[in-house]
Amino acid sequence: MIANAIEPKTTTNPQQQLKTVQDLFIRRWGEMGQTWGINRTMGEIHAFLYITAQPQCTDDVMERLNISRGNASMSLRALCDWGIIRRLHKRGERREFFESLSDVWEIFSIIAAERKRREMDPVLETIKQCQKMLDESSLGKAAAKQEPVQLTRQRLASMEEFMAVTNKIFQQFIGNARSGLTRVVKVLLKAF
Amino acid sequence: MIANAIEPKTTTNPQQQLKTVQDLFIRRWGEMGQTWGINRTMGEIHAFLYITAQPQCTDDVMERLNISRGNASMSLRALCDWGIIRRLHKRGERREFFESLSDVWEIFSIIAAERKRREMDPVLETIKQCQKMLDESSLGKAAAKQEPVQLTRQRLASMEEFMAVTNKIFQQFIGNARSGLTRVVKVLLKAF
DNA sequence: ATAATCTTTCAGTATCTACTGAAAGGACAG
DNA sequence: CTGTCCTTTCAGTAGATACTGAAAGATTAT
Repeated sequence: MIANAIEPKTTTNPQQQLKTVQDLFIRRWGEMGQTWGINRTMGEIHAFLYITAQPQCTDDVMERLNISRGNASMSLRALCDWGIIRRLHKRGERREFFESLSDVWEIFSIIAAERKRREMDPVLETIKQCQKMLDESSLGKAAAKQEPVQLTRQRLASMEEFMAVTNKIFQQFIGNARSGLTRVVKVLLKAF
Repeated sequence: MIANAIEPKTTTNPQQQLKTVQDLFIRRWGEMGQTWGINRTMGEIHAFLYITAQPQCTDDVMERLNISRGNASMSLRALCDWGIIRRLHKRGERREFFESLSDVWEIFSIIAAERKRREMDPVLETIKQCQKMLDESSLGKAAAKQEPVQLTRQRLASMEEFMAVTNKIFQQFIGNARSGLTRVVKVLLKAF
C-alpha cells in the first residue's frame, strides 16, 4: 500500500513491477500448459496461484486474467480435479479461495501420473492385444512365419519393451515425489 | 499373396488379421500423438510406417488412412522435418517412398529434444528474467523486502531449480539415445 | 519440344476446442 | 420465508486447427 518514496534506482513503482513480472511468468506457463494436456487458461490460472503464493478468489482470477465467470469456475474446478490446486475456506468469508500446491515436484508428479494413465497405459495394452492377435495360435504356424507378419511382430516387440521401461521410470519418479527430484538426478548424473 | 488354404484354427485370413492388428495400433498411436505435439493424422502416418516396417508411398498412405493427397503430402513433410521418418528413393521408381526410423529410443529422443527446446527452454529463460526484475538492484532494498515480492521470488526459485534439474535429465536421456534406454533404467532401478 | 507421372501448395471448408454470459442453483443471514 | 451473495451449468458463439480438392509446379520419359 505504502509507496516507496525515496528510491532513485527505479522509475516504475515496485507494485507495478511485481505485477509485470508475475504476468510474464503467467503467460509463459500458460503457453507451456497447452502442450501438457492443460489448456492455456488453466495453465495461466495455475501460474497465477502459484506465483503469487497467496489464496485468491474467483473474482481475483477473473480480473487478473480477463476471463469470464463461467470460464474461471470451470477451469478452477478442473484444476482441483487434477489435484494441483486446492479449495480453501477462510474464516468469516463467504466466497471460496484457491491456492496452488507449493511443491513443484509434487505438481509435476501429479501431472505425470495422470498422463501415464491416460496415454501410455492404453498404448501398452493395445500392443499386448496386437501381439496376441499375431501369435501362432491365432494365425497358424505357416501364416505366422510370413515376412510382413514377422516384421510387424518385431516392431511391436521393440515398442513394448520401450514402453514398459518408460513406464517404470515414470513410476519411480511418481513414487518418489516426496523425496524431491534431487535424489533422482544425483543418481543419474553420477551414472554417466 | 498366397492365401493359407488349410488352417482350421482361424476363420479370418491372415492378411486380413494383420491389417486389423496394424489398424488397431495405428489408431492408438494416433490418439497418443495428439498429446505429443504431433496431430492425430501425423501420428497415424508414423504408426503406419513404423508398424509395417516397409517403405510406403504417398498413395499407400492415402489409401490406408483415408486422407486426401494434400493432407498426406503436408503431414509426410512435417514428419520428415521432425526427423522421425525418412524419404527413400527406390531404383527405377518414379515416386518417393517413406520409412520410419526403426529405433524406438531414437524416435522418442528426437521428440523429447524438440519439446525441451520448444517448451522448457523458454520457461527457464523467462524465470531468469523474472528473477532479475525482482532483485534489489531493480526494486530497491526496501521494496525487495516486502512480503508479496519475497513470496514470488521464493516460488520463482523453486521452479527454477526444478526446471534446471529436469532439463539435465532430458539432456542425459537425449544424449544417450544410442545406448538405449536400458542403461538409464538399470541405474534408476538399482538406486531405489 | 509434349506428355505422363508424381508432388506441393493453398483458398475454402469442416471440425473441434475454448469461452462467454445469462440463467439456475445453492448457502447463509436476518 | 426472503433477500443477498456466490457458484455452477450450459446453450450458443467465437476462434483455432485440421483437411480437402483442385490447380500449379517439378521431374522424367518420349
